[in-house]
Amino acid sequence: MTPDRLSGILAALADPTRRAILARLAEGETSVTELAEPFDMSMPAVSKHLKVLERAGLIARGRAAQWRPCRLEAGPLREVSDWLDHYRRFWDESLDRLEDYLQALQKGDPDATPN
Amino acid sequence: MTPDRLSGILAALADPTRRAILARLAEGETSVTELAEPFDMSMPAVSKHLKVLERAGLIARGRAAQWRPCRLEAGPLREVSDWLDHYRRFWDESLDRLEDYLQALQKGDPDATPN
DNA sequence: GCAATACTAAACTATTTGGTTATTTAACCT
DNA sequence: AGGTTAAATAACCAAATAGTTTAGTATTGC
Repeated sequence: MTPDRLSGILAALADPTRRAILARLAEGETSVTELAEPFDMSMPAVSKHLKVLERAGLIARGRAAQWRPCRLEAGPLREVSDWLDHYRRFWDESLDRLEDYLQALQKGDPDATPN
Repeated sequence: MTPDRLSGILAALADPTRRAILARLAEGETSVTELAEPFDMSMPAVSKHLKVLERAGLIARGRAAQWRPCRLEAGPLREVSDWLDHYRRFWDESLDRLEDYLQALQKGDPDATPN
């Protein structure tokens, strides 16, 4: 895996099965068997996906008898969100226009209007 | 690559070189050679990274003489942000408590307090 | 036309990923 | 103790990824 943390998180999220697992865990803690149920793949395959999510810090696993309940850990998602923040201005049209306006003002453009 | 769009976007972002390229493009359009300059890898390697970013819709490429200037396309980043929104409540502690409070209210708990 | 510049494409390699089946480990229940 | 259930591990495989070097394609400018 890539050495840096953010890459590990994003790589973990770049798989529809793993995102579906997170979506399920958003509804609450559950067992590996129940997590595996919706998917057309073997338990070990799901187990591997869980390991990827765990290494990325996106889930934590407990112990209850023979079950190993998984729960969502959203901290890493916040890191992704923080990274995205650097780009938010590029897709927020109105903010874009505000920026243009502010730049125009700074340049002393008398015709600048906040549209 | 994975068939779904979001997976492609996240996979493209799950590489430090590619994120560095996006960071550079946030400062403005530039050529492949200039994009490749900071990295300790061959031009073809960078060219491949650009292809990954292009397929994910994260960059667009133009043509100016023998240069193929790249520019950032932030649309896909918004899709990531929209996906993240489903989990925002899990890392925003105060919002968590607000939710608990609202749920308690809905259940008619008279002792519910917004803490 | 031709050399130089800026890339892209092809072919190859090593590593990682995502899956499989078969085997173990661990805890529970008679 | 022995059987059942829950899950992880091992060993294996095919396909994808990230890099390399070499070769090809446009476009400029003399």
